Amino acid sequence: MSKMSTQKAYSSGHTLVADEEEFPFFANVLEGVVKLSKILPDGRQQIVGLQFAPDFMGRPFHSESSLSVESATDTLLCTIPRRQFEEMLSKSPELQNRLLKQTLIELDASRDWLVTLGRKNAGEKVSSYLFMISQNCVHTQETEGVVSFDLPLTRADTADFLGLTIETVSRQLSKLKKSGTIEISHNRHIDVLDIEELKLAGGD
Amino acid sequence: MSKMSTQKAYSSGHTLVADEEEFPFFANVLEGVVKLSKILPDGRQQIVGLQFAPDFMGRPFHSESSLSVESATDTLLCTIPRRQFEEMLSKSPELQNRLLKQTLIELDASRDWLVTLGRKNAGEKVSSYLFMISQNCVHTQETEGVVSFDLPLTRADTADFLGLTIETVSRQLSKLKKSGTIEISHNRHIDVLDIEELKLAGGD
DNA sequence: CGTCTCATTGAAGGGGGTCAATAGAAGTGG
DNA sequence: CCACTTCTATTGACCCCCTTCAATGAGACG
Repeated sequence: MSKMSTQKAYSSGHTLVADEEEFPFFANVLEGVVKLSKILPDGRQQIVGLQFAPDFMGRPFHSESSLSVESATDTLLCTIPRRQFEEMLSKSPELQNRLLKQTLIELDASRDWLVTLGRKNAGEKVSSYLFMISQNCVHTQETEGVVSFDLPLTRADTADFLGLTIETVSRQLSKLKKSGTIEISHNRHIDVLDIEELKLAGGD
Repeated sequence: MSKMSTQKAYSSGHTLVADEEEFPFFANVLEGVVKLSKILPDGRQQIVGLQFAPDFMGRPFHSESSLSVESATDTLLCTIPRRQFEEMLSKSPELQNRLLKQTLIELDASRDWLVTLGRKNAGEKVSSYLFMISQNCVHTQETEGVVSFDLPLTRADTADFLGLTIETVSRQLSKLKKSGTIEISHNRHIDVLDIEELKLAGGD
């Protein structure tokens, strides 16, 4: 597999796959975070998935629904052309099994997020988001009970992920700051003073 | 496959798999609609998937996230015990391929629904729901441009599917009735007078 | 006919959206 | 180094959509 693959680096905000287009390649996310999003005709946007290192990324077979793929942060990918991957897939039941497992995990994650979007209020959404990032982000560190990490998304992307507006996201973050659950520095860096509190505030 | 499988009939509202439990079986939905739902500790509920005939249903391998499975209507299933299915799966790459494809379709559907829950208003949610049912329900009929079908869900389940309250669902249905887009009889039966209008009202 | 379940409709309130102003951080160029 | 711009985030004021609470309606069934 490694023979045919090539590493590629992208800066944040780069469009990897445009809407309506078929995935031209498959990839492992080696570094960074990639966002999958959907857009309505009038411009409303919803992020429907985040791929963290070392997630696998791609969409074999024909898909009815369209998706655009963008690097949320600076990103390093290990890519393999679509055709070659599908050829390997047809020859290796073991690879197919791994792909099935990954897809099932993404389906679970997507369904978990449906609950967040459908049934949680703004405060719970933001708390759930912070907690999820703390669990998935590679660079998360814990010292003396304080969990620290960088948010991979801008406020605008966070809003599009949570089905909120940037203003509401900002207000909820300020509320968490005032209540002493978190501290924020440089807009993106989060120190969670009480991770259990945060998990609880997420609602589940 | 048909040798080991057995048909089972359930009336609506029957719990097939309880929360936290692993799927004890795999099944084809032969008739009816099955709902997959998640529930928050305080009782808030979100339906995260609907399985129509002839969908395949099951969750191989260990899953972190929990799900409860219930028949939304009277249902006929063709079931096969978990262990036997997984044995077959390991021996048949072709079956695994079919399962992968089905899982990818469900992932697409789930992501499409994320947009509906995150970014659409009540009117668009209800219209999207009606349109989706009209496309998936086996018994949908069209005569002289009028598309007719029965809703598989109660108002309460519809609300849990759309992330709304029953009152809002009811009000939006009444609005569609008044605007002449649909007609409702016996609470569950829908005649869509203008399917294009309904699709448009769904937002995408 | 009474009861139970399910759905509709109305009135009032609140959570989050919208609009707008301000603040901060990061460049850019003189 | 400092004005100037630009991009991003915060904060406030107002408003509206949806929720909440409550009453009524409509079938189904004993």
